[in-house]
Amino acid sequence: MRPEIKNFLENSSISKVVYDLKKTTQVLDSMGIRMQGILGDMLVAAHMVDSLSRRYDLDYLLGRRLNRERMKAEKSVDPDVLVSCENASTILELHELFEKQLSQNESNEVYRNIEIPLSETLARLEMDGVKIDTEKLGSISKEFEERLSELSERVQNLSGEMFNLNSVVELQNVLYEKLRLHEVCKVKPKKIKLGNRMSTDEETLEKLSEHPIPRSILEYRALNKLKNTYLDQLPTYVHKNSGHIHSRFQQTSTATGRLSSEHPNLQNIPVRTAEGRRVRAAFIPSTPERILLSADYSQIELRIVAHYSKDPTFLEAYRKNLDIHTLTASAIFKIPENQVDREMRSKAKEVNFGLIYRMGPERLSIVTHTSKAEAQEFIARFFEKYNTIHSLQERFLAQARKEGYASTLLGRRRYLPDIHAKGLLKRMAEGAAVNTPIQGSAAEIMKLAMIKIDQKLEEGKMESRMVLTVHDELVFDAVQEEEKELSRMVKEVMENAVILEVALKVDIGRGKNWLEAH
DNA sequence: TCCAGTGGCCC
DNA sequence: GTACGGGCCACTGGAT
Repeated sequence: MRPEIKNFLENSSISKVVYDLKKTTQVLDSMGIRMQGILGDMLVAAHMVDSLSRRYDLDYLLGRRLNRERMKAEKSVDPDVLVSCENASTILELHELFEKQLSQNESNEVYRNIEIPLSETLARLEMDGVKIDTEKLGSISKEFEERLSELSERVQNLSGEMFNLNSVVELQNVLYEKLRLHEVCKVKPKKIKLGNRMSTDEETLEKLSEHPIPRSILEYRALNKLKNTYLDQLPTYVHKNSGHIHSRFQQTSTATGRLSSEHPNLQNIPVRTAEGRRVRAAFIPSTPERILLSADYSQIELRIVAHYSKDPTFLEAYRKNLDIHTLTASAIFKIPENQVDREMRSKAKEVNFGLIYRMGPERLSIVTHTSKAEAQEFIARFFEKYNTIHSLQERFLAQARKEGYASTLLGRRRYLPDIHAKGLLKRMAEGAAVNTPIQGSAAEIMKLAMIKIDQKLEEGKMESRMVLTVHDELVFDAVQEEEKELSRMVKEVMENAVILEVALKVDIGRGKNWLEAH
């Protein structure tokens, strides 16, 4: 790289507009260049203007936003040069257009103060990556392989049929046609779309599990999932130079403004079951001297609901640090708080989360293992106790109907054209209208925290790295000498990323692997 | 090689 | 007269 070009990129005050700032940052970083004064990223801007689109490539934007086609190269022109020139021009024209649209939408703040700086933070996070214990994963995989073939053999023996356990169709034939298990166990499995056939999903097999075959299938599926998706896949993503996994954290793939993770997805690493947790335990610090530190927001979405609704019961609960699930349990079961048992609390927890997603009685009855009528009762009593939350939902719906979009705390918009549709489409748009301000605001708060933490890590010349972001949790690969200062700084920044009606609370954990830290 | 359908992991 | 918001991915089985 010629020094004058490096100097230009780093110090020139000429406005810099790019397409895909995250990638640009990574490419320049590999050449030792840190660009200053970025004004726009057309990839991110295109997504902010329309989060429903699935395409943001330049060719598409040229036609969709600037209404024209690519120029055709004449014989005398090098086609590559033409494309480069046209791209540069397209990017500048898009910049002008998107600047106008984003300021009209009042989304300019989020764009400039969150999304653009975040691209550079994510660039670094991706480059650092995270280390896994491939040998441990390998040995668990071997163990599972044996158990899987045992299970497979067992099912074949019990059913007297050689078939592919991974095939839904073959399984349906064995369970429902050959063995007629739905009649034996007297349950009515739900139907699936194709050919009026009966489902073999977990929920259905659970109901049939007094019979050994469905029970073994469930066990087989659980192990097979872990083996195929995690144990065998994760090691293939380890980069040969760094020895780390470098997942892509995407800024332009969700409708609410959350981040997503792909190649591989590191935001769905198992945690629920004991077997699954063994996968999580294989995420380790980059060197044996380091530790992993996890920082997660406690109930951030419910706190955002409290903030928006200003519900007195909710606000008081958080101010006094009461247990919100117990409080809800006392409301829906109509008993004093000190008589709430674990079971009741866990059902109340489902109700609390159900409200965020506009869950209906049908679904609620399934997750709480109660009757539909009782689930209906829970919902009624919930809104009786927290009546401002009902009006909050109405407020979100009214805004969506009137303005045609849902918006977040800091001004990101999600357009909801289906809000005026009928039936299922409308129901889904309404769900999004209620959920987006909550989920999207939580995402924004986390993004603000990440940017600031990245900045502080750099200012403090700290060696610890931020390596994962999982919606309400951040994971750090930390040197032990910095652990105390890092915990303090991360907690401080996350809890004060924005000031709401209720305080935000962050729990910190540490350990030799992600499972221990979480 | 691609796609829809089914199923399943996470917050 | 049914439905929980947001993601990514493995596998089957059929079409290309």
